[in-house]
Amino acid sequence: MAHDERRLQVLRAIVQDFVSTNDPVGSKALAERHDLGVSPATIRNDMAVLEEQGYITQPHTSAGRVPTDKGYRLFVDRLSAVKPLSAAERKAIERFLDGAVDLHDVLGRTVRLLAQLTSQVAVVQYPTLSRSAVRHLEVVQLTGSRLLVVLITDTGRVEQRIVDCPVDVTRDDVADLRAMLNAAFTGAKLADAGSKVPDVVDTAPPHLRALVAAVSAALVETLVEPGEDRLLVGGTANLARVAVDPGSLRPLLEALEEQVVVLKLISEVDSGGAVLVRIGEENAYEALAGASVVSVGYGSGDRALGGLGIVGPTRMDYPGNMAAVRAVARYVGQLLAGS
Amino acid sequence: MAHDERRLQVLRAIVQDFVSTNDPVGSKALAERHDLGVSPATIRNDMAVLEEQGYITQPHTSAGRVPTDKGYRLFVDRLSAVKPLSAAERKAIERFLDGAVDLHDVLGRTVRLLAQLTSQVAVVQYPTLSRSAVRHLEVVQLTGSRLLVVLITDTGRVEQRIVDCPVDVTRDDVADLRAMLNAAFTGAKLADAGSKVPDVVDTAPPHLRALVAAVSAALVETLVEPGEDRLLVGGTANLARVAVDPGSLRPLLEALEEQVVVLKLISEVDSGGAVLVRIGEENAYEALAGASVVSVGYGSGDRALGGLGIVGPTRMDYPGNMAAVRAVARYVGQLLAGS
DNA sequence: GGCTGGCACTCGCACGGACCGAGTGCCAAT
DNA sequence: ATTGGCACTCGGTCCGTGCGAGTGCCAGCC
Repeated sequence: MAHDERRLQVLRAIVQDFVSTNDPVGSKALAERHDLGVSPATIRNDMAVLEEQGYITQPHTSAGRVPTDKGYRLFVDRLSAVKPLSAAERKAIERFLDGAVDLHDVLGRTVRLLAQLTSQVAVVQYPTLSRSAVRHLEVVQLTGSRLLVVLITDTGRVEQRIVDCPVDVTRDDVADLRAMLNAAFTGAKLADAGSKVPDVVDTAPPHLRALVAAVSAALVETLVEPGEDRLLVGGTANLARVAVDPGSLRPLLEALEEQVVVLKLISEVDSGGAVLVRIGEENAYEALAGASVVSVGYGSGDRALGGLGIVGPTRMDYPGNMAAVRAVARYVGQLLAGS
Repeated sequence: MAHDERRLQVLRAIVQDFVSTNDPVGSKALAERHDLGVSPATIRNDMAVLEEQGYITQPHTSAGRVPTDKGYRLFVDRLSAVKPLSAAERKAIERFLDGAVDLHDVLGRTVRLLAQLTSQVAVVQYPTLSRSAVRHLEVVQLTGSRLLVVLITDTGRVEQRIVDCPVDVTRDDVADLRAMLNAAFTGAKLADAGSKVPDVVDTAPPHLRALVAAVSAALVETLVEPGEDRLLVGGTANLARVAVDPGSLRPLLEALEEQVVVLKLISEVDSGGAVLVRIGEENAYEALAGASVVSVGYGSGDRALGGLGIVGPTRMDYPGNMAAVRAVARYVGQLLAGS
């Protein structure tokens, strides 16, 4: 029916207007600003249906309509076209990200860039260790029995871990240890590192066995766990721009500091490289009930390294933000592939 | 005169009451809550004098008095006793910081701890590189002409830097380079590293000279600059707790993300180890006009490594926060000395 | 049957006046 | 110098009112 089609146009118009003005939008304003070819009265009928179906709602009786989470969902899924970035924006991304000197710098720039492009809070996950491979291991003796183990991955990430050994070790022991570890682990995917530990310990000369076991264990522990817990957040000042009530941003700020919660959201990315949008209640976290998360995985080639995205109010420019997130992720993926 | 003495008592009482209630404090309430031994009328006279001297002010005619920056300053300098931490708090600090596995972890815990103890925004500067010494240098080849240089300091900090070489290098070259760099720089204070570069380049075999020069230059650059620009921030959610107007926290959040500004404040610490308090306008940064910064240097022994502190509204519990900042700094100093 | 113009109705909100009470400054008394 | 008394100021709150945006419904029209 032609009616359904027009109702969707009405919904799209409501979302667009509400996003840009932040005012509940009424039938008259809609008829004026969009040429839907029908009168306000007709639009009212459509709106009544849309409301009954749960796509829009009115904050109070004598106000206009506001999209619900469900309404935004339909908009994102079926009503919005990908908004390509302008040439200037592409240029800005390139200019901004080139010239980074190391991984930390790349990600730092990424998060600032994303925050600026979208005017939202930006979040970038450090490349997940378990999907990278070992480039090099370094062992440094701090004191007699304390060793610092440094792991360098092929994504340019550097992890460190202090290991307390049961006994004092000599300088030669350290050199041996370094050689053995590198022989065993270099080139291995971190995810497989755990399974190699028994081998390494077995082939070690007896007097080093305890040492190798301790260090390997610490290494595996480092790889598996904190690899997940590093997150860069930027643009929190953008939160203060939209909110009227400071109490409402507190839970959000807390969630962002908590990291765990956000990390879960960001790291659950689609393997196909599609941009994922979670709207309001879909997040299933109390603190994020009024917020939407737009995220995507980044990586080089077919290897996913991590996720990045933005967090903002459900009332956001989805097409624009999705485009920005996707573009930045692509560029970061290329950049990391090149290093 | 006895008057002066009592007037100071009145000021102290005003600060204390205002900090705990957030309401402008009037003469009657003051007389009730503190036994100053005089009547409200007398207190009013004292308040009039204090106001004339610029220590307090009234937001509007029929309201109580509020301390000015100058009033807080006097309070901090002359009217407040250091408030020792409770045994439980000391215990909590210990429990919280022990068990950290690396530098990043130590500082991460520190910032969370400080934010929790003070209910303010906490800030911790990474140990300044130039005051540390080189423990070890590692060179890893990423591609034919790209090298990753990793620097490990005796404070447990790990710095990395990617260097693009003018020409391809061989595996042997990398090994030579590593040996030479370590021979030259290990044990050197980073601040002195720059002056050693010419020596190193001179003693290098001719075919490696360009390479050594490039890497050394990158190294020195890494040491001098980004050593200053790393900052950990935590507890921003505490900001939302106090503010009524979200517009007022925006500049603060921006300043915190900017890092540079806050870093300046935090790193300008007293060499004697005293806690530094900057109140409101004393900060000389627009965004921090309504905020106070409590900071102190931390370090092991006589070596200052960096600064840490808190940022909060001028209306804060100075004695408590100063005590917390000092205690945490001491403990972190000890912890880093031990590693 | 669907669209449209008209119309009565509902509310949220902004505005303005009245009231209240906390707090002050001054003054005369001690 | 301190104190009790007192008139005064003024911000905050509480209502009552009017306004306007927006709606739902209905009868008429294409």
